[in-house]
Amino acid sequence: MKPMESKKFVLLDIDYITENDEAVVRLFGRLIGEDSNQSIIALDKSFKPYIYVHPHDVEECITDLRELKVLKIEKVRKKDIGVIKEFLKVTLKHPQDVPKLREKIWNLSSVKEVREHDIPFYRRYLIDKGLFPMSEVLVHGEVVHSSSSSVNETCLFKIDGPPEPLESGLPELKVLSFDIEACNPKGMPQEKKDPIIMISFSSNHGFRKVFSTKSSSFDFVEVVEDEEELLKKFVETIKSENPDLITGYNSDVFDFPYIRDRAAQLGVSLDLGVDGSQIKFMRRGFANAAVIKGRIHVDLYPSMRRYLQLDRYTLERVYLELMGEDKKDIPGDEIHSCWVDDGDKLEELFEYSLDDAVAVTKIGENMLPLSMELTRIVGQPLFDVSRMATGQQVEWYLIRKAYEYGDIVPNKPSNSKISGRKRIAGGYVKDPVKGLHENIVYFDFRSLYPSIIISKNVSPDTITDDCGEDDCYIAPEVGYKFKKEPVGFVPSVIGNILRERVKIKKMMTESTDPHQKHILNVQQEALKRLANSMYGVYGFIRFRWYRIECADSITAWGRDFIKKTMDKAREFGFEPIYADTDGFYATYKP
DNA sequence: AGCCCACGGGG
DNA sequence: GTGTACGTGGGCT
Repeated sequence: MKPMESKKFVLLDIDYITENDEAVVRLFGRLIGEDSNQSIIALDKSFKPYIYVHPHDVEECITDLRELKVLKIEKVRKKDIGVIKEFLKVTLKHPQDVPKLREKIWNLSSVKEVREHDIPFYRRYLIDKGLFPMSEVLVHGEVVHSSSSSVNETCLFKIDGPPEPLESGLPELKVLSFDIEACNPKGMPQEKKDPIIMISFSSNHGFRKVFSTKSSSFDFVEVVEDEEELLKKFVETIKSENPDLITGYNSDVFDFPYIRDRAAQLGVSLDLGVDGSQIKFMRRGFANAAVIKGRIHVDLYPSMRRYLQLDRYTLERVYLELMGEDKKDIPGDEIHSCWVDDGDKLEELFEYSLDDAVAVTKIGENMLPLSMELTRIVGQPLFDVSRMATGQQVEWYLIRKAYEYGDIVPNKPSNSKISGRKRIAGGYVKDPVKGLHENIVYFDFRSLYPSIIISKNVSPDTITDDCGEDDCYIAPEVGYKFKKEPVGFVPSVIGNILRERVKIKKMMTESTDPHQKHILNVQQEALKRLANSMYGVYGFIRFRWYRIECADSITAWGRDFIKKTMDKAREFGFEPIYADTDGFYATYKP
């Protein structure tokens, strides 16, 4: 028997593999302490997939389920939108058994409904174990020595017993940004025939380099023999820099797919994972995402679309917005002429290429702290969270909260259900008073919706027909009623977020360390964003907690509140000139 | 008005 | 991978 060891690490990513027909969860991390340069892959065989079954008849259902060779059947009581019901928790052998069996189970005459059947296994693990990516974890077990496939120093570790989540601040991670150039005399380069001509790197540790098949007088440029060599340098650099995060701009859709196609043509292996695995492409809706095991690939483009409100999201536009300065730019249709020029224009192209990689690093430095905080709050991997719409972030946060509260998660709506759902009516808009106004003040209501949800207890589990003004809040115009007690699921969750935010803001004012202040500011900002997008779950048609009555009631209270506030403002000498959902503008005329 | 399709980013 | 998920604006009918 080997002695039990403990390892502490920052949880970067998670997945599972199958060994002897059994699912093995893999936690990818960066070790903390004396061996902080080492990666760890911690393996947990003990977790099993499960679903909930809502039976018509419990005993009959148990008999039916036994026929299906499931691992375990337990009777459990769970709250379903405020109502306690008896469910059967059905444990299965392998995650893939869930899609295989759920329809069969659903079709049993003893079964009303199958629940929580579409929660990916690794997400289930994070939720049930109380683990948060981008936070520290302590595991016990033993080091496995057969790590033949690992490229860098990677510790393979077999977990014995439950992993322990630890309280920790934002980790400092190594981030490597990259950008590729390829060109075509007319239009976008075609991966079938147009080679990659340069690859640029920039890290948050000062590393800067451009590899190219042409030489330069710049010392940041390293010339290589041919494109095959260029791609090998790409792989080598990622291995030697050994980053926790790899960032690019539109790299899910352009850079990585292009590299993949060229590498396939030239026979270059893209074994970029910390476990030695090849880069993989995952279908995520209408776009693909490039996955590198154990390193988090963050494409900053989708994050920026959600983070900033702009007309366009080119790298140049985003850079200007965040840095307040123009970035060196060569229009796409001029890259070819620069490349064949071989003179000053080629030198300019090298500069531009490196500049793009550096810009990605800078944008990342600006954006990643917020994404990482959101990851720590939502509790799903940064890879996923950075590609989620805000509504999805809210949904996964609520799924975790539902687990903590002992609530069963609503099922995703079917396509037919979605098309039958009504979209939300907007907020109040007052047409602007035309003219040039002076002494303008803005009354900000952006946090209006979260506070309405809390103060009026607007939640799918509190809406009712059966009560009066004494024990219910009644929404103006629409007339929907919400029980004053008990506190609903969503109001309770938002309440906790806002209380946490107040706590952090207080710590912020008390802190004298500017760095600490900055970190706390990012934290409270992440909480604010989450709280403010929370109301969206009620009005977005494909969400689990969709409830149009809640959405309509919130906007009705909002309109009511804005109008009343505008009347009040008039009493104090303000003249409202324009209002939208988030607030109103007024001039002051004493 | 309602349907279908293309687009975003990247070079 | 307990997969397959956007929102919108323009042109056309």
